[in-house]
Formats: sequence, C-alpha cells, structure tokens
Amino acid sequence: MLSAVTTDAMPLDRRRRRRLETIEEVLDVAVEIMTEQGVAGLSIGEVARRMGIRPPSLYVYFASKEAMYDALFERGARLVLEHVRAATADIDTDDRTTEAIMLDAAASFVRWSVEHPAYTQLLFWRPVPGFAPSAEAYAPAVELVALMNDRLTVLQRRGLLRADADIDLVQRDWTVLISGVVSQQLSNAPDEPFDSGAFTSRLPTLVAMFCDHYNSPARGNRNARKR
Amino acid sequence: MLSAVTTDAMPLDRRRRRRLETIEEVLDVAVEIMTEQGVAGLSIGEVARRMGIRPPSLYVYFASKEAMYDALFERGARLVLEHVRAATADIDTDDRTTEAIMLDAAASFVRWSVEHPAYTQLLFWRPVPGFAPSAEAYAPAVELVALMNDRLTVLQRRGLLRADADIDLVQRDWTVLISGVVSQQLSNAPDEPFDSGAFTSRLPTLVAMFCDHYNSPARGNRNARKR
DNA sequence: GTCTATATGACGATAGAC
DNA sequence: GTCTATCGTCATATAGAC
Repeated sequence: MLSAVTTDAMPLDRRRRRRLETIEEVLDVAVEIMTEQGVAGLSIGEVARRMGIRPPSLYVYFASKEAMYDALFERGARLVLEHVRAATADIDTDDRTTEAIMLDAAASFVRWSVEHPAYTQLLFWRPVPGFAPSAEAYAPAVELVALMNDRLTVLQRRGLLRADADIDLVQRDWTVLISGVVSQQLSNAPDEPFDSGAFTSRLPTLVAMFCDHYNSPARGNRNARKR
Repeated sequence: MLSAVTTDAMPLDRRRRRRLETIEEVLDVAVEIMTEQGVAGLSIGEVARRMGIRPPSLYVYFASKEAMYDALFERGARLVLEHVRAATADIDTDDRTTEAIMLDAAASFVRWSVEHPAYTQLLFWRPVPGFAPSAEAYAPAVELVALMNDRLTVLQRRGLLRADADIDLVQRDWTVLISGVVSQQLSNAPDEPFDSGAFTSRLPTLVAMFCDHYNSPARGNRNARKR
C-alpha cells in the first residue's frame, strides 16, 4: 500500500522534474542561438534542430515563441538579480572606501553583462519587434531596481554617500554609468574580455568620478557642491 | 540643335533626380516603420504597402533588404555627423566654461538620439541579425569619432581640459556617459521628450561630474588628481 | 519603372496518429 | 511526448509582360 503510493507518486515527480529539465535545456539552447545570431534571430525551428527534435514538440513546453522569450526574460532577470544580490550582500559591513565598494559592485554587474550579451540585450534593449515581457517575467527586474535602491540607501545611512543626495537620482546616474559602459563595450567590441575591454577598463575612472561627486564631504571629498 | 541637347540631357537629369527622390521616400518610409515596429521589424512588403506600390518595384532602387539597411545606416551616420559638427562648430571661439560647452554638446547629441530612436538603434546597437554595415556606410561613423577627437583636442589646447589627459581615454569616458543616457532613456522611457526625460534631465549633473574630473586645474577644479 | 505572376523558402502554429 | 503532415502567412527575390 505504502509502496503503491510511492510508485504512483514518484513517477509523477520524475515526469515533472524531467519536464523542467527539458525546459531548461530549451532555454539553454535558445540563449546559445541568441548569442550567435542576435536576440531577434531566435527561431523555434533552430532550437528544435539543435535539440534533435521536431519543431511541434516544443509546443509541449511553450505555448508560443513569445512565451519562450518571456521565460528567457524572466530567467535572465533572476540571474542578474541574484548575481547583484550576492555581489553586494556584505554592503552593510564592508569597511572599505565608497569608491572600492562601488567599483566592485559595478565591475560585478558589468562583467556579468558582457559575459551574457544575449540576456543583456533582451533585458535592457528592445531587440524583438512586438515582444514585451509579462508582469511575472518583469517582476525580478523590478526587484533589481529595488535592491539597488536599498544598497545605495545603506551606503548613505553609513555616511558613505552625501546625506543630502536624492537616492533616486543617485541611482539614475549610477545606472547611466553602468549601462553606458556595457552598451559601448557590447556594441563596439563585444568580443573583448571584461578584464581588457576598451570600455570595461574605464570603470575605475568612471566610478571615481561618480564617487567624487556623491561622496560624503565628511569622508574627504574635496569637491562638495550641491546639485 | 542646342535645344535638342537640352531636351536630350534634361530628361535624364530629371529621371535621376526623380530616382533619388524616390530613394529618399523609401528611406523615409523605412525609418517610419522601424520607429513603430522596431529596427528588425522592417519589411520590404510593408514599405511597398505604405508607398502604394508592389514589393518587386522596390528592387529597382535597392538590390536587397540588406542594401536598404546599409543605406539607412549611412544616412543616419551622416545625419548625426552633421548634427554634431554643426552643434560644435564654434568650439574654438566659444568663451563659456568647459562645463557649459560640454553640456551643450552632450544635449545636442542626446536630443538627436532620442528624437531619432530608429537611427540610434540601427547605428549604435546591433538589432538586425546578420546585418553589418559596409565600409562605405560606416565611413561617416568613423568620421564622427574623428570629429569628436578633434573637438576634444581643441578644448585641451585651449586649456579647458587637463593638459595631462589622454584624449582617447577622455573620449571613451565621454561616449560612455552619452550612450548611457541615451540607452537608459530609450529602453526605459522611450516616449518621454528630451526636455523632461528621467535620464536626459540628468545630463547637467553627469556632465558636471565629467568636467570636475577632466577640467584643467588652472581653471578652478578643486579636485585635481591624476588617474 | 511598374506591374503580374511566381519561385522559393522560412516561419509559427495546429491536428491528429502513435 | 513525440512524431508526420499540413495550414496559413509572410518574407525575399526573380522573370517577363506592358
């Protein structure tokens, strides 16, 4: 009886696990294709070809091509969210300078972005005509914005950012810097590695500019004027 | 006899003029479509439909869809090149501060970019799978880089930028700022006008950061450290 | 230069057998 | 869940009449 329960239940679990594994494989292959051909170059047929199955079989896992893009968007947003979360987890105890803390955070994000160009394009540009992510897929992206806001607020409370700075504006300026580096690197020299990229290597200087502006004056900024 | 020459020659000129006008009209319609549907959403059929002709007729003017993209790339690059050239033409006599000069230059470029999102995406991102501009189409883009380098060199010679700054690095940092603003504005709030955009309105602060860093110390920068 | 007609093919998606 | 078969649509591109 008890074994009957397990033999009834376990295959179901296995099937669901197997199904999820297949979905993951589909998404892996899709990312591979987008990386090679560009995000808008993804096609159901090419995914099936590389998986050794026929195109209609994919409709068991995704209702449409747009649903596949949606899953890719959500996956990418989750990945980058967790990446940033992990890279900035110790921000409330990190006793280095503002500049060192910010540079590490920036480098972590930019590295991930240039090493995952397909996700980056899908998440931060608009390369697919007609595609807009669903609210569910967009949720982790919203959370990322909130997380960055939290992190900056912590820095400000610790006295590492000017007390009179508006965190929303700080965040906007910060994202301009970061996305500028990513955008320039990916569109002008996508094959250069992060460590020696013509634009990624400008991060120290750019972060220094930023910190000189937003540093707390008490912490030694010699150029404290309000804007 | 003389009139025979003119009646022979003039129609040819008119035909060539008419042909060029038609080509311009095709490109106008193509930009319209790319603006609405995304750059990768351009299709020959839709261009023909909006022009009230049949798709095959377009092949009289463009050998392929890629040739059309190529013409659009070149046109966009020429437009932005001339726009920047005009906006910075008086840089060797402009007697305002570095910050004022740079802010105007930045605003001019960013305004053009957000008001011409189709060209911007085609020129500065890579939204069309398989398309790469020809050397001819790319030429004005190369010239734009050279022009910006010239302008920055003039500023440095006039003592408005640190004498010890490497202009190539200054230019890279500058393009990061500019492209960051454009990228963030277009991907997060493409419909906001330049004057009230969440990111375009950050330009004064961002340019100030930049100038505080690269300003000539003699001109009153209180934060002169070398990087 | 524009048209009709057509070649050719890819694509997304569905129906239904197994 | 996978397949074959197929639909419908759209696309780029060419041939040849007018």
